[in-house]
Amino acid sequence: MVHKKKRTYSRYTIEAASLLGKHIRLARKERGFTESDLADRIGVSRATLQKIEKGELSCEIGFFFEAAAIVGVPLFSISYDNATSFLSAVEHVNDKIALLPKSIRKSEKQEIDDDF
Amino acid sequence: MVHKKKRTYSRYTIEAASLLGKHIRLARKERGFTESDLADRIGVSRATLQKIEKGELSCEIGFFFEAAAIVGVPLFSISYDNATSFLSAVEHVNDKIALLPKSIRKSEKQEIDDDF
DNA sequence: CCTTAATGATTATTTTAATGGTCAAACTGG
DNA sequence: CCAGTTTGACCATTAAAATAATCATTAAGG
Repeated sequence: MVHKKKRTYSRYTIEAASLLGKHIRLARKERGFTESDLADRIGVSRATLQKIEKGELSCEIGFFFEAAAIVGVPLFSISYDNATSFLSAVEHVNDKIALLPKSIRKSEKQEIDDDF
Repeated sequence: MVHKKKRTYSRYTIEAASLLGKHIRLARKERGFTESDLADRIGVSRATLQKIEKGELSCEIGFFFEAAAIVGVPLFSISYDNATSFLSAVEHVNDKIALLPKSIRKSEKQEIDDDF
């Protein structure tokens, strides 16, 4: 142990990842997959899957999302067989981005409402 | 260029991360943050923030979630100021996990419904 | 316009995550 | 109760991401 970890995360971030990890763990057990089963399906080591299920923030988001996809945990309320609905959502966001300036200049502070 | 990347991801995973990245980008612009502004707030380099907004799956999930938290993109339909509601969600999942066997044995195949 | 800031992209280096292996403990199903 | 599987945890090594720096291009906005 030469160095410790230093990065900090907000409570919101910590809890969100924890919840996602727990959902993956629950869904894995419901499907009757062992850790090794799911890790193989995702294409990661069992050690990495254990980190995912613990909600460790240092893991790649691709591993989390792939795990969710395989065991059937919906992301953003979109089910696996409905992946195309992501496309229209992305387009909608793109349209909104297109209305905004391409580069943001620092002059006046802005307070714009969100409607995510 | 010695090695190329090899890992593959499902379309669902790719689209989900893309959508999240776009939402972060939109929200950043709405708040009037430059890339450098937000990168500093998250505690990452600008290059990494650019990857996040592109939805690159190799980025740490903690960076994505922290970015979302800072610009106000809700995760799992839970708003930033309501982070405690993650706790009850986690507890609920824990309760369901507790009802399942602690280790999964491979004998009969199981087809269990989900109610995420 | 025209200056200057913001963005997009790339590269060498540093830092860190992922891996594979191992071992003990816990648990399941027979 | 017992054998054999699953899980939890750890470590040294390897692979990959993050960084800082740079530079060209774009576009605000005075």
